[in-house]
Amino acid sequence: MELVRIYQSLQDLTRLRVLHLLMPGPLCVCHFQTILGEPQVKISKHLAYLRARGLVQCRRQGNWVIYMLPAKPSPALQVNLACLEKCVDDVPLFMRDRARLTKLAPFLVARGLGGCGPARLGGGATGSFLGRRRACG
Amino acid sequence: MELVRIYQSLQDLTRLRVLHLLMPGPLCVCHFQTILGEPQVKISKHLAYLRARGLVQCRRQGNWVIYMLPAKPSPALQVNLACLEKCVDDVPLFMRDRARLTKLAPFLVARGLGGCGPARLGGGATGSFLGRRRACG
DNA sequence: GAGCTATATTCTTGTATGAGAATATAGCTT
DNA sequence: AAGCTATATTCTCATACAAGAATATAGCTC
Repeated sequence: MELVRIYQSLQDLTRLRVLHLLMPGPLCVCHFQTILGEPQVKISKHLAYLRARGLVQCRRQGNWVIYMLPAKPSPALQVNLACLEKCVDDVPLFMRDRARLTKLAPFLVARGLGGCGPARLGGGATGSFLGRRRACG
Repeated sequence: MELVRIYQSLQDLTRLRVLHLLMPGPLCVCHFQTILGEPQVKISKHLAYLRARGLVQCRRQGNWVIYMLPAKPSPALQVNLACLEKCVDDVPLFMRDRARLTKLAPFLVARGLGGCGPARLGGGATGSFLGRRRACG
């Protein structure tokens, strides 16, 4: 049952944050680490979990791996992602994640991740907090 | 985080079926057993799980225990239940559950569970398959 | 209160998963 | 090829469940 697989994938906070960050567009692993502030293993394993269940896809780009939502999400997934976004709309933690995503805008563009709509808009900070922990390119 | 609790509750097929059956109105434990065709322990434990997490409430009525969705579900729960109903709308198993629920109509009315809208409508069978396994009153 | 019905809880076992440490791998750079 | 960066996998430990058997409890009926 696909629905069960979806709900299983949504039952972990880190994975919810990951999916939420993917809604505006693709993102590479190092960005997740930076934005979520979680250790590499944790991020990587949750991404693997989501990938194994078809909630995300990924492509390699040089040294980085870019994760994204499926090109054609199933109806159930689509509905549930929309639902997630609605539910999370006013939750501080998720808002903060998105804010941090926005700050990454310049970096995303520089890396050919222009697909990140919102990220491209946030003209603000020059990614000051990025690169503190990881070079990522 | 409430959302995580909700998704945890939704990650099991039996619980999904239970919640789906509760959408039209309250239902007592023996009805779940009849409709889902699952053993008593299993039903009881999943109901307890849902109750512990606030997804359902219950009230005792004589020998029976009636379960229902919360009177005032949180926004997140409301949205997710709506989402569940939408996702499940064309899944055979869930349709069958609802069909069986409809067949229970006469019994539900007889037990003061008139709150079950759809159940009251299904003027069809006289609950023939009910009572085969359990008297329930 | 004895017996019955409906439901809940306890106990046990097996499996999934989450986290972190350590290690492996892929692909770049020189 | 050597070294580096980014990411993935493996190993280990602890916890959360899921399921079923057995047992307990609540409330009815007589």
